[in-house]
Amino acid sequence: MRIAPRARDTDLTTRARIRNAAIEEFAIRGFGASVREIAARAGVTAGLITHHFGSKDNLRVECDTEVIRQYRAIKGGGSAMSPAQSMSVLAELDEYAPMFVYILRSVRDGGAAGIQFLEQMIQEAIAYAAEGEKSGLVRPSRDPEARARYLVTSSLGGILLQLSLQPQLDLADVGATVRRIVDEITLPTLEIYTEGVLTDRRYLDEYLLYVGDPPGTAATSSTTTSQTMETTS
Amino acid sequence: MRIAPRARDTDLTTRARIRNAAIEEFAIRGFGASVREIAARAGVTAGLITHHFGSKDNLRVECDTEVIRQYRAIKGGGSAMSPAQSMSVLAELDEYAPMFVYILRSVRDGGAAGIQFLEQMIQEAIAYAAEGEKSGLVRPSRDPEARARYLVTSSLGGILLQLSLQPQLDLADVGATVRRIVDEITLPTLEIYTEGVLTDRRYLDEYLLYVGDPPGTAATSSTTTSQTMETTS
DNA sequence: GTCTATATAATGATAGAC
DNA sequence: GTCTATCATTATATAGAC
Repeated sequence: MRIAPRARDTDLTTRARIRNAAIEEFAIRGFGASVREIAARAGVTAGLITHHFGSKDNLRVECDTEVIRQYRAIKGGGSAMSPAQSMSVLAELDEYAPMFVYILRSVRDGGAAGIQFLEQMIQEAIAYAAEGEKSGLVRPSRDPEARARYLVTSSLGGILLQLSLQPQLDLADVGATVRRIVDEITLPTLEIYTEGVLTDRRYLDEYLLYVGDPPGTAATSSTTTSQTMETTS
Repeated sequence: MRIAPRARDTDLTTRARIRNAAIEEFAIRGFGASVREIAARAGVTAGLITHHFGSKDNLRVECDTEVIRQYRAIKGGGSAMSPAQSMSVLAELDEYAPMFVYILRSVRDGGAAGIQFLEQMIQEAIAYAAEGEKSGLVRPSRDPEARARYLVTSSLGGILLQLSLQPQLDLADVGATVRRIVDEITLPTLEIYTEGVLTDRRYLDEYLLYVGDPPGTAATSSTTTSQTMETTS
């Protein structure tokens, strides 16, 4: 009688083991990782990988879809979150560290998985802001989609940038690193989100005049300008 | 009689021409560009590059220092600017497009030139915020250095992220692309910087209580408590 | 200083034995 | 299904002719 050590080592087909090894190797070494390194991690030879997947590019495609599938499975049940919240949650799950780092790398390189991930985060942010707006916690924007896009790209991009300053990304401590980065940006983020940075409305109003939008309108510029927004003290 | 075509083609030593060709090639193709490609662009052979620079890594180092030198020469005379302003200014100068893209790539990959560039932008942002605070245009922060770091990394990281979504970066239109991205984020940026995102102070105050900082104080908490200062170069 | 020719290593992919 | 052996390509770097 045999005791199953870990599901990933025995229950899976060789194809799946190779694919998982590839995701790990791509996460650790980047997408320049060689098929020989992947083969070594999977405990097979390089030739077998070509036999199963045809080419490295094709293997990469299958890794993309698997990683997106895992991400959707995790996010499926949960409610909408801010970008930083999402990152923190993902970083907590050490089991999914390869998937998480794979996605980060893919976002950084403009890969297919990264683009899907980014667009999904933007959609989540739009929904999150709409909910918050309804409950009165989030201010209305003159262009909610542009604001959501801006918030996601700057949050995610900022974290990615600080991660790239780390000399080497180890899968074992990527969670701790992301948590540390998020910790460090929490105060300035909250400050800016609640109080802003500028003291008066001069620059915003000048811009609105410049693009032909009367200052003080918080509705989307394309539709009828309805509500006027009160200036904060 | 001979007409000098361009200064870079005749006035410079072969070493300098190779170095400039390398900067262009690294900007266009990324740092994976081969020495043969660089040699072709410089109009020499690959062997000559090794003869002059010893190794590709060493050539890279010299490109780094040259690019940082150019950046400092440009920024030397000007006054302090916000990150987005700096990016726009740099993107305007088509002559310096190779340097600009080289720096962006280096920032994205955590290269030496990128780290220096980033740290310099952070120092500029600290000075810019301090000036603005004195003139009453910028709100004080509880941790000015953390805020400056946050603003620079999120602005620059966000632009980098959106650039990486571009399928290919052409040196010829990188200026236009950056300008388009900056245009698209101007409204949400101004909105957030002047009005914030959240409607009440709940989250900020809760956080301040959590970290033991009494709410309502906008004085710096960094002088006594917080983190070590980054090395400036 | 500059080039040609070559050494050496690593890559993705193929062919065929078992 | 899996492996061994090999090919073809490309990379950096070296040696030596001119």
